[in-house]
Amino acid sequence: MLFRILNLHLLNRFSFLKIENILKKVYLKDIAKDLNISKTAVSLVLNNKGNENKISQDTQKKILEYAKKHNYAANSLARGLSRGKSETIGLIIPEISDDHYAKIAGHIERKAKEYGYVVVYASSNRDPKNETNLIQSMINRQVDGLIIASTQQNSEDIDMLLENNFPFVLVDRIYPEKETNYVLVDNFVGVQKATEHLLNLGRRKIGFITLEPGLEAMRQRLLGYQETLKQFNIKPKNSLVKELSNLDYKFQIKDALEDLVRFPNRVDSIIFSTHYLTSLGLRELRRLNIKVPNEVAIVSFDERGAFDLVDPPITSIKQPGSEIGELSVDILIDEIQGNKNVVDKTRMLEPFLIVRKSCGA
Amino acid sequence: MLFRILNLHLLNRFSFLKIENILKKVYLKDIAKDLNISKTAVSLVLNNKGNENKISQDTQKKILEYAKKHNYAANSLARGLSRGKSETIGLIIPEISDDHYAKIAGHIERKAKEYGYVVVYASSNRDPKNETNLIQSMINRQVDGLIIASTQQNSEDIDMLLENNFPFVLVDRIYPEKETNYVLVDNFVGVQKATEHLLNLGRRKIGFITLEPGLEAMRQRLLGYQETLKQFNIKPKNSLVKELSNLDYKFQIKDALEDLVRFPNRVDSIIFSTHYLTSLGLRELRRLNIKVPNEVAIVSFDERGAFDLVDPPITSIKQPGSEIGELSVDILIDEIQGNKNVVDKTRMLEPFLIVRKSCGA
DNA sequence: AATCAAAACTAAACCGATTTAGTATAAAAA
DNA sequence: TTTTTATACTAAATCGGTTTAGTTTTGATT
Repeated sequence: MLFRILNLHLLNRFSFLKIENILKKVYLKDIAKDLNISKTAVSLVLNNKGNENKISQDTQKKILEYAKKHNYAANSLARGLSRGKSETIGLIIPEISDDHYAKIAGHIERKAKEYGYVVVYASSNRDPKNETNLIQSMINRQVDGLIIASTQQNSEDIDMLLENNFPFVLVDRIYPEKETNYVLVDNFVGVQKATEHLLNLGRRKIGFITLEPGLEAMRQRLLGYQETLKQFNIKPKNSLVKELSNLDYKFQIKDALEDLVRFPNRVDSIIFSTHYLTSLGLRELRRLNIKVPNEVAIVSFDERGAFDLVDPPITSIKQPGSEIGELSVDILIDEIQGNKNVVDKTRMLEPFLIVRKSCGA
Repeated sequence: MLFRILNLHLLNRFSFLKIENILKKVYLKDIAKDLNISKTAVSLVLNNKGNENKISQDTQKKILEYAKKHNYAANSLARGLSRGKSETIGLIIPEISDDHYAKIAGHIERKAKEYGYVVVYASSNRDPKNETNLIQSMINRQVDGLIIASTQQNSEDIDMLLENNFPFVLVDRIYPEKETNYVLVDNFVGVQKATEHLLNLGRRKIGFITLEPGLEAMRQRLLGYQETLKQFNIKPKNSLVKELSNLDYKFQIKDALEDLVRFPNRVDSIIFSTHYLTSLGLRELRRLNIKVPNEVAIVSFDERGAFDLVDPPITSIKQPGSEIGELSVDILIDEIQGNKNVVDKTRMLEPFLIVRKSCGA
């Protein structure tokens, strides 16, 4: 309010000097008054509805010129309030500081901007309660739609959104039993590629370090591992699979890894189900003085910044981050605007294997 | 609009069933009508101004209970419009997908939430024109304040913000000739620590690979390098400093590096001025088959995700990301609310050296 | 000259809150 | 008893736009 007053104050004092330098200076009403035209006309013209509402070319020109000259831009709170749309989308992810989500967030923002939308983000820190609160809070903030990398323990929130027809897209996630829009990578195929890669290189005793199957993604990754082994006539053994807790994986990984590399397991390779498990695991392998890839080959699900600089550079299953980000925005905007341009709103993308040295290939 | 109608529709049909499941259901006006109390009273009570406005305890209780029961939350567009505040802060950074900024963004979001603010972010991709547009667009979006990691080629935008008293904080940046709020690391001291570290390990011919001095940070880093050498009675040589272009550094680094490691320069160590220069440089060193740290020791300004996993793990100058993020929010909110609680709004934080193996220590 | 349709425009309601400037009632003071 | 004051409220304006449901003007047609 102070600011607004100050503005006018400045405007009055310096208007002869540098109009273009004053923030938020001219309102719709000012244009109308100055040009002696109704607010209605001005609003219509500035929203490109001049022609369909038979505003004369003359008047349109006057309005547009005035608006341009005075650098008019609508107050989006006012516009949002009256249109019932904020042109804002909410992004809820586990952590913005995680490489994977930061990448996706970048693509989401870029694409959203193309559509004229801005993005507000918030981190759930993998806590379902936070997620619930964030969804509520974002809706109260009048976002037009949500992109959510859900903790997947919020069935009720998803149901609530569905029941209310609130536009949203799950990104990197899927609730298998629900009919939602989603964009994610085919986790099964990703691990399949990794497993085949190892098998083709002659590795036969493949360990799998993953997180407890709270996320469908984790389930699919495990399944990909097990099914691929079967296809190669190898019986998957539970003792080679380590499912760590979402909360304690940092502490559990040590034991898990030791168990895998020691008798009786003695794996010749390990697939890590997330990039941070890979980082931790690699550190542990070094501590145990185990040579990668000679003694144990490793593959990581997901890239991480410097995986190509690590010793050895890490073979990993890469997700197409730009596609994931862009598609989720395309779908969401289509949903928000009720366009039905985007036909397929459930997209499972193919991940690809980046072969580096950590498998000895 | 459709959604709103649908809502009411659902509300009417199912209100006996699951009120709490219906999104946005109750408005201030509804509470007022149902309780037969004026909107004014309801608004005052819900904003904790009941007592100072002498609303009876009885009435207050009724209102609060009703609001809670029906899960009332104000429409923040409406509130924002009428209060002239959106409780939103804008974050403009070069790239959200950059490790460094992603970390800072994470801390900013967390801290902002504590204050009840949300964050909209946008990437400038280091283009001053984008930055200008983003600043304008965010202001039109009615953000209450801005946190900007400026390209530092937008003097005019900064002047405009200053002239208008618009609350903002520069993060990771400084315009030396202007009086703004800022939070950044002492870049001079950071490089000083790195240089001293190398000198103390007996390295004498230290190369410096950096970006052209568009950013004051880059100037300070170079200065830190040069001055520290002088303190050790070593004359800084221009031939050992490579200032790459912001746009073409990816291509220029090859030549720069080759020049440094070959006769006549033949450095025994290199300081990289950003984490991505480090990544590129390390790759190049490997290609040239130069042993790190034996032949050339390296230090990186800035951490990157897996720098501790790289071979060798990289000694680096780490910025206190959480402090940077949190302080910038503290300062901004103080500025927005006009509190004057935060005394020092220009903060230069001390970076610290993380010693790993890349210098042979 | 009267009629009518199209063209060009506008008043006023509305979005959902906040806030200013009051009013009505009851209790206390004169 | 009258006046004053405190208590407990409220009507209406406001924020800055959009949009509905018109009205007025113009020009062509009969």
